[in-house]
This record gives sequence, C-alpha cells and structure tokens, in this order.
Amino acid sequence: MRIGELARKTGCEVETIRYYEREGLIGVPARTTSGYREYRADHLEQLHFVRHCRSLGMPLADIKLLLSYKHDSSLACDVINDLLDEQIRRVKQKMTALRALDKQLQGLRARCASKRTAGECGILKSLVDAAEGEPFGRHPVSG
Amino acid sequence: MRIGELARKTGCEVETIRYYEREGLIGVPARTTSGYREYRADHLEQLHFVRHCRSLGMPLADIKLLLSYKHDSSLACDVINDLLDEQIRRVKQKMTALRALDKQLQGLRARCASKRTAGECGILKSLVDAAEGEPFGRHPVSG
DNA sequence: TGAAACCCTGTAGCCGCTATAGGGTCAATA
DNA sequence: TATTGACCCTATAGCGGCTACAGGGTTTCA
Repeated sequence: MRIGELARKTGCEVETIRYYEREGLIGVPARTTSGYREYRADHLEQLHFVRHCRSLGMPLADIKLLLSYKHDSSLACDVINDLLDEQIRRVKQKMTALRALDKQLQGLRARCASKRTAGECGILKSLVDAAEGEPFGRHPVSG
Repeated sequence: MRIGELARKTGCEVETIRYYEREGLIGVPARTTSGYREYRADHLEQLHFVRHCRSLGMPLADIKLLLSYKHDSSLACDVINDLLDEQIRRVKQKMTALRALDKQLQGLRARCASKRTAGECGILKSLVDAAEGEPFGRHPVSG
C-alpha cells in the first residue's frame, strides 16, 4: 500500500510517517520505480505499535528502546518496567502540578465578573500583586 | 543591576531573560559603555510578572496581551477573562487526559512483575496486542 | 599579572510534529 | 489526447519556550 492508505489506516499524518521513518521508528519501505513508498502489513503493525505507545505519552526515544526489546526478546525486561514506572511518575507529577494550577486559576477567575475596564479588573490586579509579593521568586513553571 | 543579579532575584536563567527581551516581554534595558545590560527596579517587577504568569501555565503570547492591558488600563477586561477561561479550559482538558492515561499505565504496569525476559514480559505483550487490536486506530496522542 | 567569574552575540538544538515550496506521477474523465 | 485532481516526492523552516554551545570581551579580586 502507499503512504496515504497507511496514513488513513493508522490515523497518522503522512508527514508524521515520513518523520518516523527518518527517526528510525518504522522500517524503511521498498519503493516503486517512480519512487513511491510501498508498505506491507508489517509496516502497518509497526506503526500501530508506535502510535499506541505515543497515545500512552511515551517519548519516541523510549519507543525506540521498546522496539529493540520487541526484536530481541531474550533481553531482560527490567528496563521495560523501569521505563513504564518512569512514565507513570511523569504523569503523576503532571497531574499534581495541574491540580494546583487549576486551583490557582479558579481563585483568580473569581476576582473579576466582566464588563469592567482593565483598570478595575481584579484578575490583572491580582496577577500584578502576586508577582510583586514574591521577593525571591522561584517560579516553578509547570510545563 | 546586571543580568546575573536579575536572574538570581527572579529564579530565571540569564539566557531566558535575554530571550524574553528579544520576544518583547520585558523592556529593553540601558547599556554600560562596555555593552552590559543595566536593569532597574521596574525591570525586576516586569520579569516577576512574566514569571508569575508563566507559573500559571500561560503562553507567552497571552502574557504579552496581559502586558498591553497593564499598560493601557482603560481597555475592557473581557479579554482578560476570556484569556483566563481559555487557560482554565486547557488545564481541565489536560487533567482529564492524564487521568485516563494514568489508568492505562497502571493497568499495563500490573502485567509484569520483573526479572523476566522481554519474551515473557506482559507489558510488551500487552502493548503489541493493544496495537494490533486497533484495526482502524485513531490514536489520540495526549500531549 | 593572572585567573575566575561574569558579560556579550550568534547560532543550533531540544521534542514531536506540522506546513510550506516546488516539483513529479497516476487514474479518470472530456 | 489533454487535462484535471488526487496523490506522491524531497528539502527546509516553523512551532513554544527555552537551553546550550562557541568564541569572544570585561570586571573583580588576590
């Protein structure tokens, strides 16, 4: 099949597939005489695997590792466990940060009804005050 | 004060301050004869404001908007409310996605104890199976 | 006098795509 | 047969928000 069909079958953009190929995440396909990529069933399978891992938020580097374990299944899978634990840790950390963030934003939002000018705006005022009230500001930016 | 001191006072990297200047998020400071940036108290204040907004997860473009409202306080603050509502929406969406992700990861993690080879690894197997079991896979990648 | 700590500009890299520009190919229709 | 339109190709640049060099100059203190 050609790249467009593979894209439709995996819900993945054509450009993304070419990107994955460059990054070594899926096998290099054969080419037609006119230079079109020709994919087979195993490419589809590979791409599904990659997209599934991505849907779990795994970075491409980790997926690459997983792929190597998929190919040589004699290697110990402790690394796979570690990899997943690390991913779980990242997710939990993000959730904690987002919960705190949500609280702050809610509090801020409550300070302004609407239809006022910026001069009266409680939100802007709060932001300015909060910024000023942090003399030795560590501002942990939540990505 | 020089850039290093400003950096220490705001918990912001020197390179980041220069980056903010390029992006128009803080005022352009005066220079000494040797070309060093010389900051005053208002720069400190500005940078605190920017960092505080960043700590609330706001994109730089939004912060730039806020700054313009800070400067011309006669403008309506509906835009500020909208901006904050949008930010709250983004955060809530992320949290929902992360909760679902966490569940999936926990389920996956439970499938492998440790000290096995990749060939027996329940995690890897589950990943492969899950990927295969999605024939028309939309794989919504959670950023 | 010399070394460490600071500052400068400019550029490239990070991640995971996405979006162009500028072309070539293929299948169906007029 | 000519022409549309959908598809494909490469190469390169951009996104956000920094971060990290390289390759220099300056200040400060011993």
